[in-house]
This record gives sequence, structure tokens and C-alpha cells, in this order.
Amino acid sequence: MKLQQLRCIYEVVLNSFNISTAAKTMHTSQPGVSKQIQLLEEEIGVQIFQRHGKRLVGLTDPGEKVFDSISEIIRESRNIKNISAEYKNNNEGVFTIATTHTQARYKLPKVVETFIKKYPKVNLNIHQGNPSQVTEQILKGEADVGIATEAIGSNDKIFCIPCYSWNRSLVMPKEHPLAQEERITLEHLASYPLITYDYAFTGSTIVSKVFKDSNIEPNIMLTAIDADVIKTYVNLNLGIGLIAEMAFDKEKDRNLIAKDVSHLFPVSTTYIGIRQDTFVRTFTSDFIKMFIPQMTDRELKIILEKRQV
Amino acid sequence: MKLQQLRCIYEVVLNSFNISTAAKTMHTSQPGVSKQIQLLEEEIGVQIFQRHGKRLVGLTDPGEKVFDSISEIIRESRNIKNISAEYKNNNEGVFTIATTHTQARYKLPKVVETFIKKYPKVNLNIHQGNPSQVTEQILKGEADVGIATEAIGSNDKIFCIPCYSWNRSLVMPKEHPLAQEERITLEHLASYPLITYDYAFTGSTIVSKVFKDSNIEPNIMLTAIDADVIKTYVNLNLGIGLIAEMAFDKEKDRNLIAKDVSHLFPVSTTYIGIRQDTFVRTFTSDFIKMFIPQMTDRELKIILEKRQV
DNA sequence: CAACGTTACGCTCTTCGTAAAGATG
DNA sequence: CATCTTTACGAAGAGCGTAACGTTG
Repeated sequence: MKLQQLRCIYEVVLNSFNISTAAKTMHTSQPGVSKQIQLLEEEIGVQIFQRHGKRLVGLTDPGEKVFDSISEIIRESRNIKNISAEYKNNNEGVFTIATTHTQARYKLPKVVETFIKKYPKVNLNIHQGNPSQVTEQILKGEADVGIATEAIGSNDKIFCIPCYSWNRSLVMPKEHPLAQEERITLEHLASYPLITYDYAFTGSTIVSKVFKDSNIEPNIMLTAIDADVIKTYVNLNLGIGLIAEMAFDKEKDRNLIAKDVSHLFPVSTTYIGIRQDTFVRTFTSDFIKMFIPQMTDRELKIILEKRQV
Repeated sequence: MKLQQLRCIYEVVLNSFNISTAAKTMHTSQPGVSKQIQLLEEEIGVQIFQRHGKRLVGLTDPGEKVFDSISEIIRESRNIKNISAEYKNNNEGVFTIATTHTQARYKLPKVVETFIKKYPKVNLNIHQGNPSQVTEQILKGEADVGIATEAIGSNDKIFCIPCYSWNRSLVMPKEHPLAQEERITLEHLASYPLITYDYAFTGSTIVSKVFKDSNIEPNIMLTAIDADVIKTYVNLNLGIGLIAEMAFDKEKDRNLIAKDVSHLFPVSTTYIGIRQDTFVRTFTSDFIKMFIPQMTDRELKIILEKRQV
């Protein structure tokens, strides 16, 4: 069993079972990848991939299990690289943030600007996804940190640090009837087509819980992944939008108005999550400090020491 | 980075930083191991081993962290081997039990006899150690299952199944004054030199807790790892022995008598522990069934499904 | 000086690229 | 027939064993 063989399998799975594209991402030849997979399957005596003729179409039953182990091995080998890079005292490396649209669009840009100035040699990646994808990426070590509000806090392999709290805003065209309303109620929300985040109504999220608890059935007209899409449809007068307060920009969204609805929904807290048992590089903890400016060095140090290592 | 290099480092650490013996356990040449370590250190640009001149004497600071990752990788690669061996449907492989002396000596022999008859091709290892060593071995994947009473249950990476409950016995020479005593009290115990398990008084174990709670200071004359040693010293009339009830054998220990002290100490439960996130082979779950005969197939299946996988 | 580690060297087996052939949908 | 995978083959390189040399305590 060779690491290279495991890497091949890993990349092939990540590339939807396409050996050719996997080879490209690995900067090697396609027959090489093919061969290494065959060699490993031969060595362990078990087919890892399901095949339709010669094409790979999925993992076999043992393949699924083997792949889980391979993922862990790849994650740990990345960890070794991080450790050594850190001790070489060079501020180089790869830093991957997994986050939701709201963060990526409205909160991260400033921080990222500061970060890349301080660490110009660090290769920064931002992976955008929904909260459960963010969680996934942290768990698999595909992202060094994840920033999200939902989902991320409920996994005990993820160590979470609260960043800031925010409330929701209701956005609507300026001429919308509700625009004059002084105090918005849940009934108001339910009486117009509602446009909001898609994951807000999958799973037990805050918004869906509030409606459920009050026995009011909202009229979800459209669910979108990000606030920009939501605002676009609100602009088309297709409904009212329920978004995070920071996703409203008075200048850019000057055709809309936002009304605070913090009295309807409990406050939400956004967290940074990092995987337990994983080495944290200096630039990673530095990034956390940048993202949570009110946090002192000492606080962060104390918090990070609470992690299982 | 190659798996073989990681294996070399792993074995060198396990062999107390002796490259020569590590090479022997790996069935390869000593210069080969030496070379591979150098190559990896060169590749990652960090010294993993502390050296006195040419001799390896320990891990460096980054080496410690790297070694943790390496251990995980080795564990996962063993896991891959287990998975494939299982799916090849051959009842071959390695099965390692970590356990305490009491289990190994008084409970395991019968079960092991049954086991090796059913699985003659399985290479069975029994690692004997104290409860915290058993826990360690489960965590590191050096043992497939661990059987112990203390320590094992308190780690959330270990999945525990209760096996049986037992009480303690006080053993003493037949002519000992306490031999006539009808109802032994804690004060009795404290008034004679006591010989018991060494780990019974390290950490917050049941026995030490009982004495502490009653404010009675026992006179611990000698602590031993196993009941046989304890009984030997009791035979020499150096004190009274506090051991697990199953460690007393009427026939073999005919010079001693055992008195039940279940009214003094709460009952103890022995557990089988297996690591979470680890593939469980058929012969492993079969072993568990043999060790806990009252457990039905269905119960075991339900229990094992509760594991995080 | 005995035990241990590194260097040197040559043989063998692997790996990896290119080119070409075979499958798949 | 365009895309994808396997086979074939040769060059470059990695791995490993033996032997010799250097270090350490």
C-alpha cells in the first residue's frame, strides 16, 4: 500500500469517478492513475470501484469504507505538511476557508484584504457552500476553518468560537404595503410570498422553528442560496425577503427598504469552526483574530488551548 | 511523503528510537530505515528526531505532533487491511486483545480456546497491561478490543459494552484472625496491612474512593499488578489481599480463604471497549459474543449499530 | 570496543510518461 | 465518434541489501 495509490483513489472519487480529470488535478498522466488503482485493488484483493465495463461509476460497499479511511489518511498527511511548514517558520502554505454566501460576500472581504497583505505567500481559498457543506469541509479537512451560523456548532469534532451576533431584516420594495407598517408581525410575514435562504427551511433551523412554534404557515415562494438572489427577486416584486441584516446595503439596495425583525426571531450567532485534533497554523489563528477583532491574543490563546489536541 | 517512510518513523518510535531493532521488526535492513527517515525529514524540511550526535534519543517538538498524525495514518491503513480482509471473506487476519491480568488469567482462557477453534487462521495476540495501558492501546488501534474494568469507559472515542459485574474478595491465610470474623468492616481492612492492585490506588478508582469517603486510611503494604502476586504475598503472611472475586480459586488457593466484601465496595462492571470509527470484523464481534454469552446476536447487532461509523 | 548510525554502491523493481489500442454510451 | 480506460514499452528513479566506515557512550 502506497500513499500515492491512496491519493489516486481519493482524487478519483473527488472528481466524480473520472480518472482523466483526477489525473489532471494531480498533474500526472492518466494511465498512471489507472495503474495505481489497479495495483492497490490487486494488493488488498478487493474491488474499490464499481465499474460499468471499464468506466468507474461509484464505490463498492467495501470501497465506501476504505474511502473513509483514505480520507482520514489524506487529512493527516496534509496535517503533517502544515506542521512542518509552520516549524520551518515560513508564512507559506494553503489556507482554505469554507463559508456561506453571506459571510463571503459581506463580512469576509475586508478581513481577507488584511490577511493577504500580511501573508502574501499564503495561497488563500474560499469555498462557498451551505452550512452543512461548510461543516463537511471542516470535518474532511478540506477547509482549515469554516464560518457559518447554522449546523457548524452541532458536531463535537468541530471546535467553535462565537464571532458575532446578528438579527434578520425583512426587505421589500419601497412601495410595498408593509413598508409603512410600524411593527411587523409573523402574520404579516405569512400573508405575503416569502423569499429566503433555502437551508432556512431544511432541518431544524431558527426561522422554521419560529414559524412552527407559532403555528403559522409561511408562504415560501422561493428559496435561494444567497441574499443577492433573494434581493433580485424582491426587486421584481415577487415577494418579501428575509435575510441577514448585514446583507442589506443602503446604497446598493436603494430600491429596497429593510425593516428590522429582531423581535420576531431570536438572535443568531455566527461561529468560526476548526476541527478538533488538527494542527492550527499561526496564520490560521491570526485569521481568527482578524475576523473577531474584539478578541485579544490572550483570549484566543486560552480558547485554542481548550481544544482537544 | 511515502507510507513506508511513515512506517519507519512509527516503528523507530515504538522501538525506543533504536533504528536497528525497528529494522528487525520491519524485516528490512537497518540502513534502509535510516535512509527513509532522512528522506522524509529532508522532504518536509523539519527534524523529527532529536539526536545526540548520530543517535536518536527522542522526538523534537514538531516531531511529536507529526508522530501523532503518523499514528493515525498507520491506524487507518491497518483499518483498510481489515476491511479488505473481511470482504475477501476469509477468516484470516490479526486479532489483538488488550486486557488486564485478571481477565487474561481467569476469564479469557476459556473464551480464547473457543475462539481459536472457530478461527484457526486468525493470529491472536493478547496484550496485558494496566487499565490505562489498555485504554491507550484501543485508542492507538494497537488492540482491536480492550477488556477492563477501570478507565476504559471514560473516553468518548471508545465504545463500551458491559460484560459482567463482580465483587471483591478479601483473601487471607486460613489461620488469620479475620478468617473467623463474620462481617468484615472497613475498619478491619484498615487494621491489617493491605495488598491490592496497584492501579486501585492511582486515580479515582472505586476502592480508593470508598476509603476516602469514609475517612479511613488503609495501610497499603504492597501494590501489585496482578492477583497472583497479591496471593503470593498473602501466603507469606505479609498482609491481607483485596482482589476480584474471580481471582480466587478454591482448589489452587487452598491455603487461603476468601471472604466476600461486596457490602463494603460497590459492584464493579467489566467492559469490552472498541474504538469508535473503526471497522469491526466478523471475528471481532464474534469474540464479543463469546465473551458475553448471555448476549444474543440481535442485541449485539443493535449495540454495534449505535457506534459512530 | 560493542552497539549503533551513516555512507557507498550496485542490483532490482517501481513509477511514470508517451503512444497506441480497446470500450463505452 | 468523442470520451474514457487499459495495455505496452522504455527511460528514469526509488528502494533495498551488503559491505564498509564513522560515532557514541
